[in-house]
Amino acid sequence: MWAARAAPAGARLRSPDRKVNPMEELAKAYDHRDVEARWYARWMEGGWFTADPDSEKPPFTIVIPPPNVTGSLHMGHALTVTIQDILIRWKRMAGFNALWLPGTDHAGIATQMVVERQLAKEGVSRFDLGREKFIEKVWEWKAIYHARISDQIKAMGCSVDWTRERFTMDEGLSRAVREVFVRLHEEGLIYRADRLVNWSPGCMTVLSDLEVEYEERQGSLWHIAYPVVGSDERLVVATTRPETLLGDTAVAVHPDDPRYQHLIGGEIQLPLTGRRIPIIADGILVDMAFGTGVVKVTPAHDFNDFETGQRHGLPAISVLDKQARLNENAPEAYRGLDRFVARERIVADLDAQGLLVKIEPHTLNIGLCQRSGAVVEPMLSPQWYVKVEPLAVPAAEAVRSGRTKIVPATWERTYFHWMDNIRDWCISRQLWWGHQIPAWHCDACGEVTVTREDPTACAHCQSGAIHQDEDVLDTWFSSGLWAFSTLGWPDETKDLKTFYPTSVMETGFDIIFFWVARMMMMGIHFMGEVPFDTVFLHAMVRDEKGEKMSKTKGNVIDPLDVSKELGADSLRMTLAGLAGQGRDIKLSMKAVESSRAFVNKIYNASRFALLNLEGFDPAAPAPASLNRIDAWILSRLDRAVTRVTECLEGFQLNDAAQTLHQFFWSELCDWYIELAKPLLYGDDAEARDATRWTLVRVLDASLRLLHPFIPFASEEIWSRLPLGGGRPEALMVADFPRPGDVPRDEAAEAAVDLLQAVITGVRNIRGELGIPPGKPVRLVLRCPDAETAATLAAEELLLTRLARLEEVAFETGGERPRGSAMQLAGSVEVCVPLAGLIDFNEELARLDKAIGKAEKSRGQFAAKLANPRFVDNAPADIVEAERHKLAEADDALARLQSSRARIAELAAEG
RNA sequence: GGGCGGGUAGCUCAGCCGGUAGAGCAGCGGCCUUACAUGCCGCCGGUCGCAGGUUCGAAUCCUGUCCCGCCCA
Repeated sequence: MWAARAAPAGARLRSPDRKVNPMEELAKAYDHRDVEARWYARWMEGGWFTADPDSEKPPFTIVIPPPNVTGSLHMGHALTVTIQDILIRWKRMAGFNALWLPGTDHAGIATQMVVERQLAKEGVSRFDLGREKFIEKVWEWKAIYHARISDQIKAMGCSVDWTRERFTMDEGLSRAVREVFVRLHEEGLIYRADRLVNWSPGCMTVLSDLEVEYEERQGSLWHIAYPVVGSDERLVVATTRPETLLGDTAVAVHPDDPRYQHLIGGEIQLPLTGRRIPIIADGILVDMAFGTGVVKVTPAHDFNDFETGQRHGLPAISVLDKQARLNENAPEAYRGLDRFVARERIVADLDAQGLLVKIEPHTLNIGLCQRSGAVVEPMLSPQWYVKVEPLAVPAAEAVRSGRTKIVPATWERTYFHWMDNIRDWCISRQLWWGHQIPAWHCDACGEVTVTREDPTACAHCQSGAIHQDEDVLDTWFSSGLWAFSTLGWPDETKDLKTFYPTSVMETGFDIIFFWVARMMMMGIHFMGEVPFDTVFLHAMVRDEKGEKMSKTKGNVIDPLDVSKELGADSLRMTLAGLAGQGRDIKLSMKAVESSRAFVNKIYNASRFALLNLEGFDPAAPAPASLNRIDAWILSRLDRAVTRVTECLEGFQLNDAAQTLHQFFWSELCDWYIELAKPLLYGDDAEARDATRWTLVRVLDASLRLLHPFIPFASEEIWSRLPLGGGRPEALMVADFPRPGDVPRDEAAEAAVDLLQAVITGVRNIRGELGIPPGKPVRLVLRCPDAETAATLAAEELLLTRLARLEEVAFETGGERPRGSAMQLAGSVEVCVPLAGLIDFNEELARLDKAIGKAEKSRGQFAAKLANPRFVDNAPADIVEAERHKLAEADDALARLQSSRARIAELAAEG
């Protein structure tokens, strides 16, 4: 039994086993306020969050998805840390060397933007401060929010190993970033190229493909006439971006389009510019059916046009600057104008010249900057790239072969689709906050030097005139290393050896590409092994209406507020209960309140126990024999332990939470404690002691099971349980219950099932007939056989108390008592004589309802069995089961009908 | 255009390797029963989006279709 395992060798008795003192005042309701901070401090003091690289235990590792230091944690973070803490605490209790490594992310663009915004309020721009001063400001910001995030993580009860905390811009992690950059560069997987990129005029930096979000918007399709040189003809192009006309370097038609055959190879006069550009034929760019079948080609401002330009050797003329204003390549009249202002001006000018043919409404997908919301501008610029395909192939293979499992598996398809269609990753950003790119440009020869140590001279021409690349790396470049850089890489540390590959990567599905995929690629490439055994992806937390929480909508629920008000445990239990495997989680305060009620229930059940344990000796041996009720609850406990364990193994935290709720509330509180009361209050000392023993065991095990979910309350309550001298120092380091710790007892389960059915039957009769709960009734149980009668008779005391009886008789034959209400408990007739209690007509109505139900189900079985194809084709055991059900239904119906007939007679007599 | 998820009781969801539809909350009725009114007891409530198909049997498998949402192009 686990009671023996509860005393590991060397465990000191740190928390004194309180003498059970019934006089000790226990508040009527659980109050989390004075509990949570105290226990967190105690856990820290115990050093129990700290993993030991020398431990003999099997490792279980989770690295936290590092929250951005932009601000405080939201509900999504609360969900993440709840799930992870449940897994970690469970594994720690189950005998693993559990490491949960915390940390934060510098979040380049996001953090730089919030700090810039803050400075803007003071009327200062980052350029006013200069790079160095500005970065100092960001570090100040980081310090504030890092502290806030740490407090929030503590408030949630997270058992993270603070001794191993990391930040993506730590010295160690920066060294990892540098090593990776240099190595990939040496391997030819990092290169620099001048291409069309996604430029965010809002953030003044280039973005990767992933950082662009598309949104459908209403726009227009402008039809513009381009005069053909040496002819009266005009070619009408349809465009969504008339302002880029100034950068057109060709007009394209489809090579097979009969309308324009004669013009291919000719030229048009580009309006407003005085330039002449060729008319080309391109079957890839042009869709004959769309618009006019003529397309303007602007290689410097459109991705498709860029490729067309490459195919035809067209020049690329950029007409926009970094703030998306018209530049010196545009005619003077438009220079300096914002792109959207210029658009209006150009359209007006074309109209004035009679070149605007028409304007059609048109919906288009527009690319927006994830951070600033600015419309992304395709822009020609030199940037650094990672050649991803060689990294992606093994990363996809690792999941295909099952070395890394994705849970829920449905996300595998998404992962494969992205990996199999991957494009090179633009990793440079025109920011100041981040890892500056370790590349030095030579002013003399123009070559680039990339080295592990800062160079003093160009590696190509030895010139000393070199300067470091101004740009920094994409934040995800450093987060992509998180699974191993946090463990000490590139050094071959003990931590790395012990804890890599990590066990579970738990995060939101929204960053599967940004982060999970990149960690897979980097982990496999640099460690030679997958970074995690399992990727566990959770849903997005939304408000109760299913809307995304956002500050502007004002529907944000702050986890810190909730945990302060209702307790971190309540929030955790709620989130765990909602952590199903769907896409959305709708969180409401009502749900958290009901979790609080659950926590309070646990507290009160324990309080009940404590108030009834006067003189209980925790060191007393287990009772020689258990009564049926005790055997039953232990058996049910074992089922709960088994189920919870299965659910946790399968990452079904919601099912685990539900099982706990169901077991604790519906079985332990609603039945066991109620059944135990007569024994605890009774005169039979032996029975009383056995029940006390069982009550303490079951509570102990329940709290262990519950601990990963509600660490604070479980720890607090458990600390008050009288468990004897060998108890572990704290619940968090106690053993997690194991299936088989306590015996199954199917006979006891069957007996208690019957007992419950009988009690429920009496209650049902009371409720439906309006017999007051306080009014004791007589009960006659008509049993099918002597054994059943004996089983029930053995529990006469419990039956009498729970059903509130004044008298009970157990019969195996004879007549049903005259004028009694009847309800079936299996094959037992639960009869309550009604003489003087109520009008028979009420019982008549009640029986009619029951008969109706019985007939309906009898009908279903009968119809099934009347179908020869069912009887012939269905498996024999199924047919047999149906026959049995039909027989039972027939029996029940007959009893109900005969009961009805008797009552009807009596009702008629009045 | 491609892919994915969801549509089950008033609400939130479970059930979906086929065999009389479940839970919590809400609602209704009754209880201050010596742990808990953040509670206890009882009850009411569903043509499982729609249409076909497979099968003795479909919420569950297949096809089509309609809504809602997400991702990718």
